Amino acid sequence: MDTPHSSNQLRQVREEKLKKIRAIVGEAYPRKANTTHTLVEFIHQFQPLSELALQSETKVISIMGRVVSLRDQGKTIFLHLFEGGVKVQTYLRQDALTADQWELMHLVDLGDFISVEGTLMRTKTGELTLRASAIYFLAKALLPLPEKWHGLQDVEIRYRQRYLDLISDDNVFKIFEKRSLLIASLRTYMNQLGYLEVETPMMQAIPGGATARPFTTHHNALDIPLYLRIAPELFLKRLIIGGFSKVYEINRNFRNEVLSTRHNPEFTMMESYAAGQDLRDMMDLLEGLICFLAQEVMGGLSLPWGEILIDYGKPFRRLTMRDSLISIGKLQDRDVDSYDFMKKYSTSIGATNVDQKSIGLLQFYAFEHLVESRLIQPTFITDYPIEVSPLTKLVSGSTSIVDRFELYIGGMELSNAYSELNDPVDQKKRLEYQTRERESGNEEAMQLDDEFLTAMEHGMPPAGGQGLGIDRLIMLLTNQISIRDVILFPLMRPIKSTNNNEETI
RNA sequence: GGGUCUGUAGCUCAGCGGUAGAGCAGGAGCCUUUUAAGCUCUUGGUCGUGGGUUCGAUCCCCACCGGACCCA
Repeated sequence: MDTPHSSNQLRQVREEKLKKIRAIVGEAYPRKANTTHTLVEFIHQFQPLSELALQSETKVISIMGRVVSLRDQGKTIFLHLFEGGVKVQTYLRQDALTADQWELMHLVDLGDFISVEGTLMRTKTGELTLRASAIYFLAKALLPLPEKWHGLQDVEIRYRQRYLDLISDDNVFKIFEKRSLLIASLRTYMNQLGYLEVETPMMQAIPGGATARPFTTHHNALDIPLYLRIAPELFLKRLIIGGFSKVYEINRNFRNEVLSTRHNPEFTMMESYAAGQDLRDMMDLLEGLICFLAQEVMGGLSLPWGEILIDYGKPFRRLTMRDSLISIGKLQDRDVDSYDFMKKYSTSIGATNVDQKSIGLLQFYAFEHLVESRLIQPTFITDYPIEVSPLTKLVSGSTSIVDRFELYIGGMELSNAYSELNDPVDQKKRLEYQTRERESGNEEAMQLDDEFLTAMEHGMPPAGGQGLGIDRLIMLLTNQISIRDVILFPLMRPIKSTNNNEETI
């Protein structure tokens, strides 16, 4: 990156100060800060205390943090330390510090780390404050912080240099704290239901379990191509075959598709399988889980999503895909079942090769076009066409509709669940159909995985399975419209190096 | 891939045919309860990149490179 001249000037000033700091204290980047409290602990412990109680606290308190504001009044200085998403004010008086410490203090810039030792007080305005009896220098920042009042507005820098975003925006900090709490609570919930957390391969020789384009990589010693997984499904099922009754995995999946406010190429999914269960049990699981997270972590079942409120109370609405075309898509009852009408309609919304597609597939296209974005309140959509569901049991009595649901909230697909197909002969047929699809140019169709089929042939119990998009769930619960605001480091195009000509050759 | 918007000081933003301005940050001072502290003075810019139009371009036109949002 270019370093403009004036930026260099700012840096040079700080480097000069660094030299002077070294002259006073020797080590400008000491090994350790001796603190008695983190800032969060400090606030938690002392904020509730009265002025009198604060004054009678005789122990010396020591805290550290990044200096994020500094008000120099001559013989006194007020500054705020930042750490853990909170700020604590400290009050420094020349007459309470050594001459060296006072001089040191004047070499401190916004962004530097210091620790402050002292006693407790409240200011005239009542703010809990540490009155310094000593200060220690911990680390110099050579680059300045973003502007203190408007904060960091450049979205690109917010994502590329998230640390600056976290320093300058309390809300951003809180969202990522919530994300962590939500995931911890999710684990608690699943564990209490008797699910075991497992880890299955992220690098797979045949990427299966979903319809999506994979990322490719290469293993040098084996000299084979490997793919970053698009789903853990086929491995989790092997564990059900191996005798685990309930398993879940929460980790990243990778799909080589476009970036948008709802898509990041690597995203976190919680996928779970339970032996002996079916689709209805998966509905119960998700309703219970999402309801629990909303209530326990976010503090209520009715949470804002933009201008509206989403009600996470049980039960969620349930609709077949066909019925949703009528009640939400506003198609006529008789048209939905008319092959001719659906062919015409699908063509009008951009579908191709409609003559080769079943009415179920055409309904699926219409659903994606007409209904998906309008499913704002939590809704289970059921009854999907077999062609797009190669791993799902048929609805009993049907030859074309499978026992699958997708959960929609806020117009986004949150989860996908099946009564898992466990008939190995049927499974083989379905994957062979996918192979033909693939050969005719559908890059997203699934590949045949013989080792998975062999596992199925050893016998798999009936099972319910589901995958829940964690990033999107966090978006909804924390009311963030862009997935990039709930992923700490969303994928960004790399910055082109200015002195590297290789890319242009 | 298409559309709309956007790129000016370290940060946040004005300016929009006559070679650049504010606030914050930075620098030099004053100030012993401030909190966007205050007051005085002050440094800082190849106005994303490359072409074109023009006597003259940060401004108009074109292309390219980033970024945001919407649509597919």
